[in-house]
Formats: sequence, structure tokens, C-alpha cells
Amino acid sequence: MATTNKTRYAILGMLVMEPMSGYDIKKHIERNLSYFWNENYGHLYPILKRLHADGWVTKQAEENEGKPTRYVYSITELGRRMLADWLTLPVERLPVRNEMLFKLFFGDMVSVESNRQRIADDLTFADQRQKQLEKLEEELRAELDRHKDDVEFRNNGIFRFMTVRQARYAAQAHVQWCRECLDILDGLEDVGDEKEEA
Amino acid sequence: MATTNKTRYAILGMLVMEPMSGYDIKKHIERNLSYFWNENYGHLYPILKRLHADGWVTKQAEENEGKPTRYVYSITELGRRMLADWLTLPVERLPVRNEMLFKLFFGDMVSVESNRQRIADDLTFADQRQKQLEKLEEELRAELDRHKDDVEFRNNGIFRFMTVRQARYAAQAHVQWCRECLDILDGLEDVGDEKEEA
DNA sequence: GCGCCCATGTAACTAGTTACATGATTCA
DNA sequence: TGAATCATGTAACTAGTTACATGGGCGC
Repeated sequence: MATTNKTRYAILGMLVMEPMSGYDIKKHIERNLSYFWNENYGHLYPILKRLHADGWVTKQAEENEGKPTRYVYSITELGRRMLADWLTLPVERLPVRNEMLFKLFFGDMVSVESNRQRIADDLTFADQRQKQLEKLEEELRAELDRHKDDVEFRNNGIFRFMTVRQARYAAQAHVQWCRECLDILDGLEDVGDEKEEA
Repeated sequence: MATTNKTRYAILGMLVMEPMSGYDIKKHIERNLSYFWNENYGHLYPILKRLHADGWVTKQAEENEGKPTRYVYSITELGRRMLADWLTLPVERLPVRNEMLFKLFFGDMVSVESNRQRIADDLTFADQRQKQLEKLEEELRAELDRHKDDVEFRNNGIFRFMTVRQARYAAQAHVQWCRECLDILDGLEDVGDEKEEA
């Protein structure tokens, strides 16, 4: 049950959009899902091979002189069914492991400055991300508006919209928390029995 | 550089608090860090062995008749230094993989009801978690108040406080997002060309 | 009597990462 | 001239999970 191999479904998901090569799959994921998903070649290619062996996808060679042969994969009916089945399964709750919180938990073993630096970096990162997502959200919103009569388009776009919103909510909350922490650390500094302070 | 083996540091972190057995380490993590960290025996015991071989911890046998010998581990000076060094290192940004968002992204491949159910479950979970964390936060706050003159205690407690806050902010944001999604899905329902609806 | 807690660990496995290997084309 | 993009993959590795094995004590 815990042996889900999500890479399988990530591949299938891409192939639902259109047939493509392993290379394309990776690029598509990078371009469209990177804020919540990713894959790497070393895992992707072997899994693609297995999907083919299992009949979840078909493979078609495309010769290109000078370049390696390009193999274009398409999802089969079986593959589509397997994906749809998996999509209805409840999300597997993975054991949490938040390295940032772990390090912060032991914050009193290092200098206040070290803690502040970490959180400041995090704030910068989350803030940037938040802005990117804001932009993406606006784009999607505009696109939805343009297609307000195309039911199928809307029905698809609305889900993408929701995923972006989630990431934005998370980024926003993180920004707020970072700011609060920096304030707390400011009040803590004067105690300073650690390294720095020179 | 990416070969960090965080279990090593999780173990060391527990041993900084007090010397204990592998079993105790697991239990302590469960009781104190479970909202952002976890370990399992199958990994913990072998790593503990390696830490011992590397001289980061020492081991002391405690015979108990009827029970397996209890081995109590203590952190060494070297171990303490290795932990402190790691704590100052920037947090490794792991590749994101959010199964929930992935499934939602392909939401139009399954029924609206299936999507709603998933988000409703998530809302229930996040809401409960949020309440637990709220309680924990109040407890920590009270404890900090009681020890307001003990600088060392405060300095340690404040970091724990910050970790709980982070988890709470995240849970809160998630609750909000779930509610928003349920609203969106309500507006979507009438299009229904999927299974259910019987 | 049943099941949970204490307490140790190993073996077999899966998932995922990184580095390696190859090589043409295009653009700055 | 050098880097990026297209395009395939394999090999060696690490981290982490699950299932197994053992067995007394304690409370309901």
C-alpha cells in the first residue's frame, strides 16, 4: 500500500496532456509543476521503461540523424485507467521532516546571529516565491476570464488555479512567520552569551 | 554535500538533552518533535551504531534481567561539535513533492465529488492539528511566563515556541485554503459530466 | 487471555540522487 | 570558443521503509 511509486503517475499525468519523450516529460514538469513537483532523469528513464513493459504506455521511435533516436511515449487506455484510479485514492500522509524547524528547535546551541541569518534567508526566498506565484495566479485568472464560456477549459483551469493558490497561501504564511521570528530574535539578542558580537 | 544523513543529527539532538537508549530516542522524538520530525527503528539503530563507531557517541550497557540489555548512549565532545557545525549550515532545499497538489492538478480526470472529499478530509485534519498546536502554544507560553527570570530557560524555550508557531501558521493557512477550495468546487458542481450524481 | 509497552536488532526491499558517458546543433 | 539545449541512458550509491524475530512484564 505504501509502495506507490509516484513517478509512475507523474509520467502518466504528463502523457495525458500529449504524447512526448522522456526528456519532454522532465521539461514539462519543470515548466508547469515545479512549484509542487519534480523528477530527475536517473529515476524517470527506468520507470518509463517499466511503464512500457507493463503496457501503461506505448513507445514510438523517431529517428533524427546526428541526434540520439527520440522515443515518443503515449498513454494507453490501461495507463489512463490506472492513473484515474490512483487519483481517487487518498493522499498518502508522508512522515514529516522539516529540517528548518529541526535546526531552529536547537537554536540555542548556536549564535543568535546564525538563527537570524537563516530566517532572513528564508524570508527572502519565500517573499520572492510569493511574488512569482502572485503573478502566475493573475495569469491564470486572466486566462480563465478569457475562456469563461468554454466549460471544459474552465473545469480544467480551475484546478490549476487552486494549486497555485495553495502554494501562495503557504508562502504568505511563511513570510509572516519569518517576520515574527525576526522580531522575537531582536528582543533576544541582548542576552548574548554566544560567539559573535565582536 | 547533499549526503547529509539527518538521522545522525536527530539522534545527536536528543542526546544533547540527556543520555538515552535507541528506544528512548524514538519515543522522545515522537513526543516532542512529531509535528515536524520523525524517525523509525529500522534506520535509527544502524545509524546509532555508526555514530558509536565514529566516536560521536559513547555506549553503556545496562543489564536488566528478563529484558534485553538496555544500551544508554551519551553524546561526546566531538558529537556535540559536529551537531553544532551542522546546525549552522544552511537548510538543504529538498525537491518538493506535494501529492495532494499533484492530484488536484489533475482534478478534472475524476469526479468533482472525489475532489471535494479529498479536500474536506484535509480540512478536518488541518483543523484538528491547528487546534492541537494552539493548545501546545498556550502551554509553552505559560511555561515561558513562569520562568521569565530564568534567562537560559527562556532562551531555549523561545526556539521551541517559534517552531510551534510555524506549524500553526502553516495549518491555519491550509485551513483557509481548503475552505476556499470547497467554495470553488460548489460553484463547479452543476457542470457535472462525471460518474456520481446518483 | 489479549494486547500494549519495553527493548533490541536484522534483512530485504524501494525510491530517489549523483555522477558518468556520448555527441550534434545553435547561439552569443 | 564555450555554454546551453536536445536526447538518450546506466551504475553506484544513500536514505529510508516494512516486515520479521524475540520475549518478559503489566494491566484490563
